Amino acid sequence: MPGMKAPEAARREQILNAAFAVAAREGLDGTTMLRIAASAGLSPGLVAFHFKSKRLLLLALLDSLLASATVHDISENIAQLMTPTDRLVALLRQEMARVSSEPDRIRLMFDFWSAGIRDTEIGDRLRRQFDVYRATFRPFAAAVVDAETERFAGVTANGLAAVAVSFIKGCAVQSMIDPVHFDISEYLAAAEGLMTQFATPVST
Amino acid sequence: MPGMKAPEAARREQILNAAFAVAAREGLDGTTMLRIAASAGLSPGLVAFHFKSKRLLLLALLDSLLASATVHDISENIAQLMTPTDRLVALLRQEMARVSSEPDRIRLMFDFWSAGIRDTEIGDRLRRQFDVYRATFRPFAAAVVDAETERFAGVTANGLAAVAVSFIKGCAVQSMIDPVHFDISEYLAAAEGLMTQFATPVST
DNA sequence: GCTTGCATTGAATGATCGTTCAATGTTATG
DNA sequence: CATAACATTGAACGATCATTCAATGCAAGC
Repeated sequence: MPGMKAPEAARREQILNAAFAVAAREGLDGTTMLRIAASAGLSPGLVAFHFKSKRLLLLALLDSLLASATVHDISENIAQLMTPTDRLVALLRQEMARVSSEPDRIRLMFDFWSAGIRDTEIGDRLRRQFDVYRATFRPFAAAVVDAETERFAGVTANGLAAVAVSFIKGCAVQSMIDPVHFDISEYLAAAEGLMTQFATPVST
Repeated sequence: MPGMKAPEAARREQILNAAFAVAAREGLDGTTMLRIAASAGLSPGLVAFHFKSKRLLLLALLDSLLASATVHDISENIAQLMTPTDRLVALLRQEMARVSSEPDRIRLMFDFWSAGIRDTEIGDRLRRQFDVYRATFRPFAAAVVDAETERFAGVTANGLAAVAVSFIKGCAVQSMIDPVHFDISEYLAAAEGLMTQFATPVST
């Protein structure tokens, strides 16, 4: 039964939601126009009508994925921590927790990482988001470096931020492929040990 | 012209080489039986004849990829370094250099990581290799932890090894997607700063 | 109520893929 | 040389895909 109109934006969002559902279930290359249409309860032709092509649909899906992934507000309890190192470690903890709490989203992001290697437009978007993500870490890293100039003599804020981001991404890889052996607390304890100066000899 | 026989093993290797070439050029889901056959200069039927199915061919490709990636012998100049920390840092440097010196191989590995999320057999092989890889880091991490028990009070050898591996994998992600912004020396300086106790106050 | 604009449908199209298989040529065995 | 075993070919098949499009129905303007 043709007809049954819906406002443009709502239809697009409905289709994108269906696309995400399919992509989460079947992976990115199992995400076909036919399956998306079936998942949305629409005809294949309509999906192609609202997004001009499959390619544009996937780019829109990536955009919506990145838009909801980049925000990751720094909660105020992090900002209130005392030392710069504590704040950076807390940020690491938050991001690791996020990575393992949204497996569907991260899995899909992973597929896009892989696709971004050969697809220029996907790669461009990912590079932009990588920059933004690292920029979020930068002030935290800078505070750490500034606080302990001796210990981090040859370390730049950019370098430390890059290391932190690489660590998070590595955790994402690990938690996606081998979630069973991915022990957040052990990872964090080791990372914290690397960041923290001398384990408090204050002791009991 | 049918006929023109070749020994079984050589044919399989020839086909696998062609498959790698195609996969490096087109990505994993652009790797089709037809393209592999064309790249090898063989008929499509023959490719299916030697590997029973595309799936088995790709699994064989993954095996050959992992076999040549796991070895990564620890060069003797690493073993001869003085402090445990120096050795671990040197190992990190070697692996980072390897990651960015074999982009084709790493890119393909990346595709398999992505595929391994949904494909059980691929995932199993990757998990096994992850274990092996982390195990290579373990003795180095253990030596570091043992050497400075105070500083790494709450840190286990496993945890430190896992952090090192995650860092490497994160570097792989970064170097694949954004090779331009991937500055090995800056990364390494920051990582070394994290590992090294107190920048030498010996000074000049 | 009629008409115009457009969202929607579902089938058709052409391309590509993995797999199969009868025919064909090669090598080894006797 | 004759024959058996088998590697190899290339075409064919069925499935699936993205895309297109004429037909259809809905809603708004008049």
